[in-house]
Amino acid sequence: MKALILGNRLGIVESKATYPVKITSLFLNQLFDMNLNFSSRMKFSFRDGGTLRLKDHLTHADLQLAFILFRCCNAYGYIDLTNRKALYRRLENEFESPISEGQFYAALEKFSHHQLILSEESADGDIRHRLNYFMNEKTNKIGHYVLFHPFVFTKVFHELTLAEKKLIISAYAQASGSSKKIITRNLKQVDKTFRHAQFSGLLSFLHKSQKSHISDILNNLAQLLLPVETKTNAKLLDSVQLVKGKNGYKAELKFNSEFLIPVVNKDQQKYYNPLDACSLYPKFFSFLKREADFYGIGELFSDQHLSNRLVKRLRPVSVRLIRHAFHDLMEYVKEKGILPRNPEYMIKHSIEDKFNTILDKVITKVGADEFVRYPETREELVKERKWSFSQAALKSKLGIKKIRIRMEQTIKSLNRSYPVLPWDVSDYGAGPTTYQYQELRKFLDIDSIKREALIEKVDPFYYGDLEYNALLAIRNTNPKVVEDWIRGELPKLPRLPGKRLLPYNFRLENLVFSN
DNA sequence: ATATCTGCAGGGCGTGATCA
DNA sequence: TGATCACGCCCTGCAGATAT
Repeated sequence: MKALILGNRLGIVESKATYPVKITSLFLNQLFDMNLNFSSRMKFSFRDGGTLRLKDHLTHADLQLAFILFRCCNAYGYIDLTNRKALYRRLENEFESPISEGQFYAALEKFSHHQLILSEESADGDIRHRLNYFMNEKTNKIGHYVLFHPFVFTKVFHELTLAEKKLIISAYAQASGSSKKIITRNLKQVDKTFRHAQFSGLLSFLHKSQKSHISDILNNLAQLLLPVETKTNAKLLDSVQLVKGKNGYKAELKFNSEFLIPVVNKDQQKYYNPLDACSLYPKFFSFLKREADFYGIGELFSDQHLSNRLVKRLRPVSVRLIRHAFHDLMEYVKEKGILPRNPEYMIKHSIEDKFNTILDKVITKVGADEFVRYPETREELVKERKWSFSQAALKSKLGIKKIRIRMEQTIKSLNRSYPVLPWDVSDYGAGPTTYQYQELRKFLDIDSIKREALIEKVDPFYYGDLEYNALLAIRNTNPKVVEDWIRGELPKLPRLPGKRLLPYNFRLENLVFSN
């Protein structure tokens, strides 16, 4: 592992090492190929009338951007661009001489134009960004890659000319970590078949018109000293020369093996360092810290890993609920003198509890109880329906206000499409053709009992239970006692004003939280 | 109101042309 | 072929616009 402390912000402020960075060869190929159409001099701008920039021109900014993109993507090449500034802050951390912010945005835009960065919509509707030419589609692993020594982040490297940088990067990638290779590049490509810009001859690749220009570059590179280890410089190249071959002049470069990193390496994670939630949402993160401090639980955010999880989890949660959870934590700390072992778990629960309490009130207020619990009437099952509804509400990530508005609208339209119809005698108990009815009628005045239930608007579901129990009882009990029992139970049963002809598979959450 | 993003001026580099 | 030059775009730093 070649990780060294550089004069970048990572090194100076945090005393942290800068690691090598992985880049796929294919990506580099395409990056350099953006020059292929250079002569067209096509321009782009951020907005109509804005500053024009060359679309097919590779710049210093592009190179820094490429390195930082590969640093901040995950193992599948996905990169979070919800806050591009966060990516720029990382660039400022890793490079000794970072490019300016304006150039950074311009380079990003250019990468999108060239489809080096792809944006795709995921199943949940979020836009995600992915580095193109990253995965090997067949193996579903990262494609052939090169580990770039951290010298690419140094000031010395940054101050080289563009042509010098391009040559180093291209040749270094070709060496691919193997120290024995001597890289040779013709000045002119005699073979006319299509070549990627990198291999189209050095004169064309480096935008030079004369052999002497190339030899100037090579002479400079021959002297080039870069840090191999922390505070130790060495020559980047063992040898550089311009020699005459049978196809004209060619450049030969051999890298100092101390700068090369073999591709077999175990510390994979060190090369990727994706942007974390705290840096993507710095504003929200500082809000959380402020609130936590206010409640005397600022310690909650002393751990980087937990901070990231909390930022992610709490982002869609309303301020009111966050404060409630922090308040609960404060009470806990007051009592036990210490934060719970798993504060995230406690926060989650206290938010869900509070959310459900508020949601229950809203349900009652907008008159949605009967729809939430539909089609269940028994207490345990109604509980399940309520739980399922509140899960859907949580998952929707809507604020309580929005939920309330949506519910009011939905209830309104439900009342129009499914008006309350009065109960009919036939809704109560078993019908006249059934065995149950025939049996009961032999012993009791069942018709008069049904009429009584109808007048009282008893919930027929519960009446049904009553009638069934009467049928069982009548076989070994005095009918008179059974009849008195029924009449006595009737007033205790729940009432329902009427029936709605809702389909049996009706679920309120599907209406309120769809799309 | 603050953070993020884009425009602008002028110096200097990158590109490719001219001249010997 | 090599030395030098000219044009225009990149680059920085800051101002101003736009988004949250």
